[in-house]
Amino acid sequence: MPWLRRMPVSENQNFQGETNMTEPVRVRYAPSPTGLPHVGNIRTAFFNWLFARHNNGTFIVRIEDTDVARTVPGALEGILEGLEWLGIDWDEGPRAGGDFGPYFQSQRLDIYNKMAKELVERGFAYYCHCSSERLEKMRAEQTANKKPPGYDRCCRDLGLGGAPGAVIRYKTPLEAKTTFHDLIRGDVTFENATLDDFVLMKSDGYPTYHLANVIDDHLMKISHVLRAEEWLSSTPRHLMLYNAFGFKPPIFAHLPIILGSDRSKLSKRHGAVSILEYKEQGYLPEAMMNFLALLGWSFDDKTETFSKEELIKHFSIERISQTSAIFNKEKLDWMDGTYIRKLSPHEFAERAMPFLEKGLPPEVKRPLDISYVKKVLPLVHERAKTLGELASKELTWFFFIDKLDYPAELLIDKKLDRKATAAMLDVALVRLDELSAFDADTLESVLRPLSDEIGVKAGQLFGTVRTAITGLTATPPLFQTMEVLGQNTCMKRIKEAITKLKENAG
RNA sequence: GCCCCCAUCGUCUAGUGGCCUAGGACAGCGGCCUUUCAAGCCGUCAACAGGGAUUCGAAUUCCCUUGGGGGCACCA
Repeated sequence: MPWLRRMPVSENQNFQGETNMTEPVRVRYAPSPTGLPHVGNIRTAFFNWLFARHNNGTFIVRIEDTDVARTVPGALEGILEGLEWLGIDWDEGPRAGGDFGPYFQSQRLDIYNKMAKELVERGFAYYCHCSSERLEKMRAEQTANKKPPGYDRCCRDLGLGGAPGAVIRYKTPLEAKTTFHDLIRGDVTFENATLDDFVLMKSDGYPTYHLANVIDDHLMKISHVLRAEEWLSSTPRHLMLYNAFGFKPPIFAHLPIILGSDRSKLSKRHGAVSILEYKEQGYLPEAMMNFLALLGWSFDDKTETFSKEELIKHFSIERISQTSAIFNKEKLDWMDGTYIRKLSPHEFAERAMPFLEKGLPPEVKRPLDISYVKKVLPLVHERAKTLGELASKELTWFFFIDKLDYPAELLIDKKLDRKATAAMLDVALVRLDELSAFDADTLESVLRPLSDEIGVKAGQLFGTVRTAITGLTATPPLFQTMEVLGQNTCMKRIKEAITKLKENAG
C-alpha cells in the first residue's frame, strides 16, 4: 500500500499513460487570475473543452488563485468572459458549481495544509527555515559559477518543525529516474538528481501550484491533464507527488506553445494577446474558434473550415501537433472575412450594429437609423475582415457624416486637369438634377453615356464622381452607393467638389 | 550552465518506408472579371536544417551536429 510508505522512493518510477476508457473523461482548465485571458491560455482551455465534449466527458474550470500578490482584480471575470464569448461552457466551476468544489484553490487551504503536513510526517517532505535572502544569494552564486540554480537542501535532514516563515519542501529522491508517457510526446524521462527540493507550502500558508494541482486533480477525479508544454519539465515533480500520496496519476498531454512572429512566446509586444481584444476588435467568435483549433491541430490535408459541432466530432489528441506554432494574424483576418461573408444580411446587420454605434464619429446622431444602416451594410459586407473595421473611415464613415474632408487633387484624373474635371462635374450635376428616380440602374443609364458625350473614359468620369460623393478612391460600387446616399446628398457633395476645384484653382 | 521538448514552403500544416517529380491553406506575385476597392475564379513562386546509419527503397526509422523553443522561484 503506497499510502503507508514512510520513506521517499528511490527505485525508478514508470508512469505509463494507460488509456482506460472505462473511466469517465474529466478534464480541467486551471487558470490563475493574474491577468487578461491570453490566447495561448484560452487555446488550452479550448482543447480541453473539445476533448471533453468529444468524449462526452466533463469540462471543469478551477481557479488557481494561490498567488495572493499577483492576483489581479477583474482577471477572473475577464477569463470567464473570454470563454463565454467563444462559446466554451463548463460543467463545473465558478458560477456552475459541482460536486467537487470549492473550485477556488484559495478556499481549499485546509486540505493542502493537512496533506502537506502528512507528507512531512511520512518522510516525503520537510520544513525549511531558509530565508529568501539566503536563497537569493545562493542562486546568485550558482548562476555566477554556471551551476544549475536550485535549492541546496540545507534543511533537508535537519528535522525542523513548522515555524512562522517556514515552508515545506518535497524531499526529492537523489537517485533514479522518473519516466512518464505523454500522449503527444511519447515517453519522457528525467533524472531525479536534476530536480531540486521544490516548495510545497509557502510561508503565507498557500500551496504552490505543484502541490495544489496534484491534490485537486486527484480529488476532482481528473482523468487527463492537457496543458501547455511549459509544464512538461515540472511533470516529474507532480508524478513524484502522486506517488508519495499514493494517487493514480492522470494521463498527460503537453500542448504545443503559441509563439509570436519572432518565435518567442506570444506576449504583449506581439500585439493583441488577450482574447478580449479580439472580441473588441470585432472578430467573430466562431471564426476565432476555427482559427485557434487549427493552431496545433489539424484534421486532414485540406479542410480549413469547421463549425463548432464538426470540431467536437473530429477532435482527437492524436492529431495535435508536437511543434509550437506562430500566431498568424493574416490568416485569422482571412478566416474572419470568410465567416463574415457567410452571415445572412440580417444577421450581419444585427452583429454589426453595436460596432457601428461604437465606432462611428461622435457627431453622427445616435441611435443610428436602422433602416438606413440596413441599406449601407450590404455594400460593405464582403469588404470587411472584422466587424470592428466596419466603422472605419474607409468603409462607412462617408455614409453617415455630413462634411467630407479630402484634397481637391483627389478629384482629378491622372489624364485630366482641374478645369476639365470641374466641367465634367458641372454636366453631371445637371443630369442628376433632372432625375426623378435615383436608383442604381437609372444612375448608370445616365452616367455611362455621359462619359462618351464628354469624351472621357467611363472610369475617368466615375472616378471623379466617386471621389466627389465619398471623398475616397476605393469604395463600394458607385451607383449603389449613390442610391443609398440619395439625390440630395449626392448633389450637395458634387457641388462642394466643384467649389473645391474652383476655390483652389489659382 | 543544467534538464526537457521540437525541426516539411515566409506562416499554419498534410505526410506514420514505395501512392511524394512532397498535397492544402494564408500571405506574395501574375491573370481573368470589372466604374475603384473588395469578393470570386485561374495560374505561379516557395519546404523535407546538415551529416552519417538501416533498407532494394527514406520527409517518414536510428545516431550525431546545428538550430529553435520551454523549464530550472516561497509564479502559475
